[in-house]
Amino acid sequence: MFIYLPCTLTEIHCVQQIRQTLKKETALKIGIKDIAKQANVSIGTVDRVLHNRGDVAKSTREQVLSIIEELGYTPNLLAKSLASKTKYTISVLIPDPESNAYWEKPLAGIKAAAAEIKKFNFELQIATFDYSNENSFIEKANQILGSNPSGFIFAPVFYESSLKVIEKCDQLELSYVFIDVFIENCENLAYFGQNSAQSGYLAARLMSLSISQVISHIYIVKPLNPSAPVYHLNLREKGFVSYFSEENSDQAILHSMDVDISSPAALDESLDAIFASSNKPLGLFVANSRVHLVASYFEKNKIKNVILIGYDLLQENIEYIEKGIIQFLICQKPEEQGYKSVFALFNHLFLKHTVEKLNFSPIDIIMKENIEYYKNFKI
Amino acid sequence: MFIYLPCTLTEIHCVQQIRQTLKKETALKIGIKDIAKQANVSIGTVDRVLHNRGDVAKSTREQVLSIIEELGYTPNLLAKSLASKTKYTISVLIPDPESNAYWEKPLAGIKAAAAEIKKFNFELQIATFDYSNENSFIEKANQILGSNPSGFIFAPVFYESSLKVIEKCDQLELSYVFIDVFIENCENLAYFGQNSAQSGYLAARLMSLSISQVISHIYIVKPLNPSAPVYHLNLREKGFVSYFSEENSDQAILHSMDVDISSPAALDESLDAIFASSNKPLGLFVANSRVHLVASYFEKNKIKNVILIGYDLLQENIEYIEKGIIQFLICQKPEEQGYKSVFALFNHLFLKHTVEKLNFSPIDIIMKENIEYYKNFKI
DNA sequence: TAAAATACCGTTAACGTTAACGGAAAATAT
DNA sequence: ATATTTTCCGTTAACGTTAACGGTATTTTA
Repeated sequence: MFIYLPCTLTEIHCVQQIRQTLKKETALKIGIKDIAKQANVSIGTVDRVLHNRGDVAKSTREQVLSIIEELGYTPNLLAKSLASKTKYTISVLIPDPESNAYWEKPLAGIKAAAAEIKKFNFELQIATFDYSNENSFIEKANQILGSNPSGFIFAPVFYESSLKVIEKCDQLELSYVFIDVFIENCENLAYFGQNSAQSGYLAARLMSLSISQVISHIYIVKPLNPSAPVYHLNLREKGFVSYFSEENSDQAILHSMDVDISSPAALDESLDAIFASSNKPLGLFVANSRVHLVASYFEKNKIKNVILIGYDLLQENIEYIEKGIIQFLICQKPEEQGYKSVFALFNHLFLKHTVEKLNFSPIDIIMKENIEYYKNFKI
Repeated sequence: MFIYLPCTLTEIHCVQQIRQTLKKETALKIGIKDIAKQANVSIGTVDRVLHNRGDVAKSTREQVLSIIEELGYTPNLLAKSLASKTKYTISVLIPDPESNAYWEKPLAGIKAAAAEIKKFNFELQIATFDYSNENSFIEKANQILGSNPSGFIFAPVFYESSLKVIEKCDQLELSYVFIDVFIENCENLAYFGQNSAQSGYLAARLMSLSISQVISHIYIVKPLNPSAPVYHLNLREKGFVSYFSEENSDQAILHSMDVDISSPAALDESLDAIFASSNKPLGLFVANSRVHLVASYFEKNKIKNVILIGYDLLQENIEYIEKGIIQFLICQKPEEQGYKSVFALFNHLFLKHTVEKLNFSPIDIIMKENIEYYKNFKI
């Protein structure tokens, strides 16, 4: 997907030149042999200057370099991988999908990317940690750092521990990519994730569109596990709130509500309280993928005509969208985030391309009418 | 993107077996040599059975085949492409992007895919035709069919002519892929495009959400070039209409309107007529990418509070979304359609994988709040 | 000034596959 | 019986690159 072998105009022109000068009909693509011949050296020397392996006189080095430039040489990656003995290992450290279903998606993307670059001598090493256990993160990270990988993809959900990991990476000159969570002022190769505040803002816009009454009570629900880190939740809430303070401030009265989902009954109680109050909600914004828990409550209690907006294409959420209980899901291509994280390292380590540092996923709006085409992950 | 080289458990197991039996430490991956050794034949024979090149006794053939099966041999695609002398040519025939800006997008995807598979000896041959000139389509198609390509991607926008092209393809046993437009009951390898009716249905849902008054006049605008084929337009209209007949039939009064955009003044006149009438519109659904023409009218005439929904991420449309004049754009990943069309042929011709025949793109909903992340095409 | 070290460069065997070439054995024809 | 096919298979030179190995000159050291 990201492997470009551009054939520039210059290149084409030079191929034609070479064809004429060398009088060889087979010289369709410039190879290491062509530049060796042109420079009056052997392919060994060319390879030495290409890889800075030393043992070549400054003058010949420059000569070869200029011919490489002139002919617009690009290496044949197939031959390169075939002949090369260097192996690349990409280590991955993300929350365990068993305990947090969301992470199945980035993982799927990571694996898909890995399958593609396997033929270029790239190998994956996947480790997971417990989302509600900072020590497991530290432990696994240390294991990985000790194994001397070529590149490292991780979700820096624990701030302090992550800083230490980052410091170690910098020391080891190990390229690392942040996924999902972003930490500022780092030497990370890239970040792939979402713009949480903006997605909250968008959710608010959709909410605003969907509620018709002039003044409505809208609840922001934040389902969380007390021992797990909160990162996107607050940003999403912030974005949601900022919409209504900027755009339609007289339309909505906002209420924010934390719900501990480690105990099953807690959610029910909280929601009971809301629906029993005099401030009856016309809209609920659930700031993460646990929106299906709220939807389940809606179904059980036959609540209708309340707009429900949440996050992510989990199987449970898909079902509630199709039933019409959830109106909108915001989804930010988690598979793609994983996929692209791997390719960022591939581009950097193998192709020596520069990679974009900050990469936000599109904010997909999913509703009953278009969910069909988002259900199945296909890169 | 679609190149999978799965390493099954069986495969891993067998590698370990081979390691033990052959006592070779280097036997990490089963190659043609390994199966030659195991079958007591030469690599030439193995290659002959692998490619059905004949000249091999039935008994040895079966022997080799069973060992291939047993060891779970998968060819090394890099070495294959390096050594192979067979070149693949994929011909493409689509409307000229110069006359129809939409087609820049599929073309971009096609080129991106081509760049990726260039290293596997795949070459692209791109031809375009005039959207309002059926003969140009026929002419170019015949040229392509005469050039004996390995695969053919085209937009069958002219029905009758396309049928003839398809017949010719079937005769030549040439694999062909439909892009954008679908013709039923064909032997096409695949189709990549959009579900037009569903996108219209979705647009109607968005319209319904956005208009607040109980009874509203809504206009369906179909900007078209009289000499050019109409395909998606009517389906989108159909979907749009069907929503309001199914879901909120008492909310909207629908009006349909064809506009000839070959003369610049025609649109103005038609819109003037609408806005001067007693049935003032509260929503306009423009069924193709020319929605920017309507938006321009809105801007010029300072029309506010009328919901405008259209199609596709053309630069002009992007600007009107950002200005808040267009509320929604429906977009169906045209780049991806082009990209995937090429890869369908790659999968079929090179990898010998089976490919899905019917492929609809997701229906992306784009509004001011999320357009930022859809602007730039990145596969 | 001879010996040792260094700087520089060419040669070559891989990597896994393709496909042309040729040759031995078996089958058929004369 | 020999001559001629036919069947079947092994050998080998590519494909473009990597990287180890070894070999000249040239410079440095003793």
